[in-house]
Amino acid sequence: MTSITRTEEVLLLMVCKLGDEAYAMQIRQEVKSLTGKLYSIGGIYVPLDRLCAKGFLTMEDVAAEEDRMGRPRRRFTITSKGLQVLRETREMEKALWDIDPQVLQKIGLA
Amino acid sequence: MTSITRTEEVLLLMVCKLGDEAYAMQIRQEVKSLTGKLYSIGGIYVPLDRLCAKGFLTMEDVAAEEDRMGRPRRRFTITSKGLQVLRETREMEKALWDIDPQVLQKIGLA
DNA sequence: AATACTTTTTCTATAATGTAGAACAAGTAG
DNA sequence: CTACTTGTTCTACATTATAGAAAAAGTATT
Repeated sequence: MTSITRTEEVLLLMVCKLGDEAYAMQIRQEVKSLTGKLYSIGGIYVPLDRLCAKGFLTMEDVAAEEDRMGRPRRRFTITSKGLQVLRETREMEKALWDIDPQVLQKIGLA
Repeated sequence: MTSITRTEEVLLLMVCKLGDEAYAMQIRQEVKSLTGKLYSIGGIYVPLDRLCAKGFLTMEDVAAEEDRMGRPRRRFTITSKGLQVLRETREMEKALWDIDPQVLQKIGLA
């Protein structure tokens, strides 16, 4: 099983959630609102690029059709390989937390 | 909110699960069986040491009472700070995956 | 068309984390 | 005292995380 970091998990999931609105800046915003984590403006591209290099995402240029200012954006799409690794990661996570209730209580999650 | 990596999450959780059997080699074994990930013999200490440095774990020497061979072991215990960050991490994870069923289906987790 | 403005992307440098394996330490057994 | 067993410490290197400066590609304004 290929394994990914939490950062990668979060980003792949955000791309899934955003569907065809999965532009870098949107992703950055979504990560912020769901996890509290705020990437620097350019910083979000580093992990996104790596996910592309690994074949978990693809990028495509989207010419600005609307009267939107600024340079054209890139849209990200998850690949089937990306979907698979995300699913596996989630299943692993579930297994990890499928534990004795006493332990959950100890942590304060009972 | 302080945030931890998945590696850290897994290790903290294993220490919780193992209770007073949370020796490095036991932890290594447990990680292997729950996630499939196998640390090298010495490799497990690096993240454990870092968790200690961050105040999420403590270490204590345990003299070999039994007729066990080899050198004395170290037992790890999670601190209240460690419990807190683990709880927060878990809650964040839950929130992250509390998503539209359609997205879950897309991923193949419906 | 030239300049300013807006937005996003690219690039780069650095810090932090992950990982393997060799060397070392501290016991028990003979 | 020597061999054996088990666990720990140390170290080097690869990968990932993160911030921010610089550049690019558009629109608006004159």
